[in-house]
Amino acid sequence: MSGNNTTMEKIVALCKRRGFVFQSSEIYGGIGGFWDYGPLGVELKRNIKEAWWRDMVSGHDDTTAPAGAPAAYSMVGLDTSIIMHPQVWRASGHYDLFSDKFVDCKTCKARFRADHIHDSACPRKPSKRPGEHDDCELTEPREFNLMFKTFIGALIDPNAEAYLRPETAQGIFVNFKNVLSTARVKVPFGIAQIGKSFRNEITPRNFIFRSREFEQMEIEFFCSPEDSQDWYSYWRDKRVAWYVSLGLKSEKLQLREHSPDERSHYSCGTADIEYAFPFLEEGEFGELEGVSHRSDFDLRSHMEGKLIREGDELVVERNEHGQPVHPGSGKDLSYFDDRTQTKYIPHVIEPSAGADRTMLAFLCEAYDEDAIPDEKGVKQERVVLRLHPRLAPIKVAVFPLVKKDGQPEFAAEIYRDLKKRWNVFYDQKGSIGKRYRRQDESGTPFCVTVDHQTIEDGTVTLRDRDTTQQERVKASDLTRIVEERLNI
RNA sequence: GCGGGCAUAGCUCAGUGGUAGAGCAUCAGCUUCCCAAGCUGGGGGUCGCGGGUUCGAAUCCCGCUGCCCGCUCCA
Repeated sequence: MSGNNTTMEKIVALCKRRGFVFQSSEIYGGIGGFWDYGPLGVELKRNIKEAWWRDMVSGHDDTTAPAGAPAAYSMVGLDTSIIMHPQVWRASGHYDLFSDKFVDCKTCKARFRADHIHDSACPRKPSKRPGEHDDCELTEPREFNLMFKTFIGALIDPNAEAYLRPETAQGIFVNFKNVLSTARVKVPFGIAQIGKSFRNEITPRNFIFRSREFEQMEIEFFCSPEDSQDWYSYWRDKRVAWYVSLGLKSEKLQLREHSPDERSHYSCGTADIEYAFPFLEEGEFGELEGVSHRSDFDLRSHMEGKLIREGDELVVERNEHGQPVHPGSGKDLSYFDDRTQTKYIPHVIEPSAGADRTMLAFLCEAYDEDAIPDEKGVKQERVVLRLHPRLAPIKVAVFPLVKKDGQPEFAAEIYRDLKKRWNVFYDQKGSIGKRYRRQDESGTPFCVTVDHQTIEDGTVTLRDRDTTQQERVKASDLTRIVEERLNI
């Protein structure tokens, strides 16, 4: 349903106008790559996260295999700390991967990795290396670190360096044994987590699509190596279906399987769930979620140390003395399977979603402009957010048609009654048409209006956001009717 | 990080060296009308931030920050 003329400017303007998203620290001039969620935005984002948690974790049936699943499985949750032991990031590979030294050439504006400068070519004279041409003006090697650095303890001590997590996943892996020994789960099972992550992006851009502080919704699903490919397929399809179920129905949503050479060195299968955001070129898509088959890479890393690929195998990276460059914990994270009487390191399927990106996609998909007739029958343009009822920040708005004859009192009573169940908004300011429009822009599925007839027979009008059609229902039936219509 | 463009009220913008403006939005009152833009009145801006030139700067100059576009980057 989303209009073709949905533009990023319109989305950003709506987000600010209606209080979905503000620039962080705006009164001080703003700070790049950080965003604040306003009164409606926080409700929308919470609804997304709660839908995810409900659908993936708390509402999951451990006792039967869902359609398409190889077997029944358990799901549990975690909420781990943002700052972890620095060794976590060394063993996981993030430390080496996320920090690099770069040299810039001030003349030709090119950038080279400091450790690759000897096999790089000068862009102005490819036969020479950077720095060898007379005009070259190279900077000293400068460190780029995509991980936010901080210090543990009040004293600024280089030995107490720590990092804000660049992903939530590692908190799950390092707790694998804790969960196994306390939650009475057996492989296959999944651990879910929602939380903030931080990356010092070089170029944060495109509104909340790429920011330096963002929120992830991640599942690490542990299974035996034998059926890992089946589980990979299961999660890939299940996650796409989730987006569709909440309204991403258009051709703008796609699943894209990575080619083997595109995958990370540890992965034996990766698919991106992508959305054609308005800021992208025609035919381009932006990642909402990556579903990755990570084999036993993560658990092995935290056992043995940082792994690198050597031929077809992953081996511990060692220094000249044969010691691991970044040692693991040394703890045994393998699993003993009672049924098969075998011991193995579980393989991991990781569906990793960005909550902020998902919210942006839902907003883009829901944004629509149509025309409805005004009091004189002339078509007037209308902006409406056709959000799925589960995601709508406000479920029902209640209005008195006029501010007299007991209508505000009657409406307030309905408001208080519905408020027991849902987030409901009361408004008596401005013309009735204007109040409908405000709710249309906020994505509110239903408006209830108290009018003259209400005082006589206790009926109200119930207006549908998408059709603008009204029907007259008993005020006493509202909770039941709204519950049916919301279907949540 | 590099190059280009932009920055005045919540929004869209006018104002090019001489007391900061309009429309919309918002708020109060009137109107009581079922799909925005009726009437009256009110509030709201150290003109992104800092420095400089000038008797005087939103306006000219320099630096910074933010946003947009293109590179770069995107585990």
